[in-house]
Amino acid sequence: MTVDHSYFAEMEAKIPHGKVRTRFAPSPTGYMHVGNLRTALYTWLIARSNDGTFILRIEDTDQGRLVDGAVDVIYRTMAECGLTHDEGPDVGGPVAPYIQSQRRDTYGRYAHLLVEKGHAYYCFCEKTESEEDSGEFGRAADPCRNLSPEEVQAKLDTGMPYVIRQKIPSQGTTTFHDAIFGDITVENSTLDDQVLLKRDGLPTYNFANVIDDHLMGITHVVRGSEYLASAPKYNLLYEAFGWEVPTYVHCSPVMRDAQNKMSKRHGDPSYEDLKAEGYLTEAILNYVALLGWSPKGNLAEQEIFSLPELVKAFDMTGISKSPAIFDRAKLDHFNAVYLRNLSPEGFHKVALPYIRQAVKGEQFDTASIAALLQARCEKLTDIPEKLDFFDQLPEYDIDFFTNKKSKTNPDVCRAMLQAAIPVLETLPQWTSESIHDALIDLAARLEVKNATLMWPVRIAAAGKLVTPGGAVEICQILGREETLRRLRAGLAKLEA
RNA sequence: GGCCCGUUGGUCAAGUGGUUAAGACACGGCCCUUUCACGGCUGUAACAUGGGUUCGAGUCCCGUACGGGUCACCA
Repeated sequence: MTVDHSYFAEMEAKIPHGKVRTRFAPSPTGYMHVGNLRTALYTWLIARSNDGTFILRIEDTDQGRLVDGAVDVIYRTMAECGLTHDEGPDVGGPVAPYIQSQRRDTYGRYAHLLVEKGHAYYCFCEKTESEEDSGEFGRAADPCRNLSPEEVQAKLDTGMPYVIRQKIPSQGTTTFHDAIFGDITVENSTLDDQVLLKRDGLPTYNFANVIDDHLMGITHVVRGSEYLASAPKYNLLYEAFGWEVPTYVHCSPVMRDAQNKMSKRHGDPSYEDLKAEGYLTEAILNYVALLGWSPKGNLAEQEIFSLPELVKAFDMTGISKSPAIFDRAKLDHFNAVYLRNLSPEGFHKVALPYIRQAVKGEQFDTASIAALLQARCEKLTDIPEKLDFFDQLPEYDIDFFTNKKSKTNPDVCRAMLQAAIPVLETLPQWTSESIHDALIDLAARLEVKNATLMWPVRIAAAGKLVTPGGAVEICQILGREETLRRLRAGLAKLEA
């Protein structure tokens, strides 16, 4: 197998230098889980906060795991979140292609280059777990490591299938530096001669990563801490090629509980699932950003960050070493904050589909309903249940009329409704102000607390103990006719 | 099991040898009030553990426990 050196010079010449370049490199599984999203965010943030370049690369070297439409999920999620990339399969760039399955030739050439350099070797062994019980690692046991060039050539000539393995030094230690975890030193004897090029000619994840990260000029490699253990082998690979090692940024996992990572298998939500559950993109991003990262200095107490604010505040040294548990209650809180920060029109717009799930009646003003809802829901999916009394008055218990704080009971409520109905019947206008003023005035004349009057009106109008908004708002939205119908029905119930 | 990593309230976390050990969520109480919520105030609650080093340790060192990762021709 001959090696064409002009190819490498050509590839090297294309590598951009001088700017921060990061990459998000998902493998297309059709599912963007929360941990993935966080890695993408941090990676993007490192690029943007350093005026750098953000690259999207698709790692599809496992032909057995391809999923239709999976790449689209990635594009869609990234775009929705505003994590735009400067180079990628869809937009091109100076070091294209950005899909690993289209770079097969490159990996093969570099693997053979490494063989030529003496840092890798052909292995003709069967695909087995032979190392398993030897107690030793493949390297020591692997007879192919010490094959003479003639023996190798002879086997190659017969067309025997092979893999290419990295030749790890048997002595000494390797120290690897990580921006989050610091220096990690391991004995080379604990490292095995990992496969670089598979029997099918495609590279392993580890090898493809090193080649691509180098060839694409990546300066900061951000990835999950599950790769920490294999990281020292990367250093050896970079050294073998004589390349500069990029900055590694390993992130601890996002957990579903103290023991388990978030996973599709456990039914943990993806970004798209969370959207469907009524969370706002901005809230999800903000929450996820803070799951495993915290701002420094005078920003240490700030929790609400827009994406541009994150770009300003982000500093990878604030990334935490320990795993973080995904907490729904806190996400709910962030979502509630973002919902409240929306303009009334903005909230009305996002809430409308959910309002319409419960309120079919065209006579009700959805903007008014939205105004009541805005401070009262954490997720959009909370909405329909809160509005189920508009279209139809629910059956309710007479006990609802009893409330200690408002000093009400069925007898009191009967009197209140008897007094309120004629007042509302004769109101010249049906506005929040007029209803409010009339009822407050009535309460004063009756010499009762406002609450004593408002309580039965609200209960009779809604038939629910808890409503979005008070008696006045509900009556206003219901309209005079419907309000009076319900109040009379409540009175009848109390008189029965 | 070997190797690697981690460990501050229930959760997210600040903290880089000297603090009454922040803040947020959740939870409890109070206030506001037309219910619930919002808002305001307030309370309960933490440095895994044992040894060092030091005048002084959540912060540094060693051990232990617990948890995680990894040990694929998967990524």
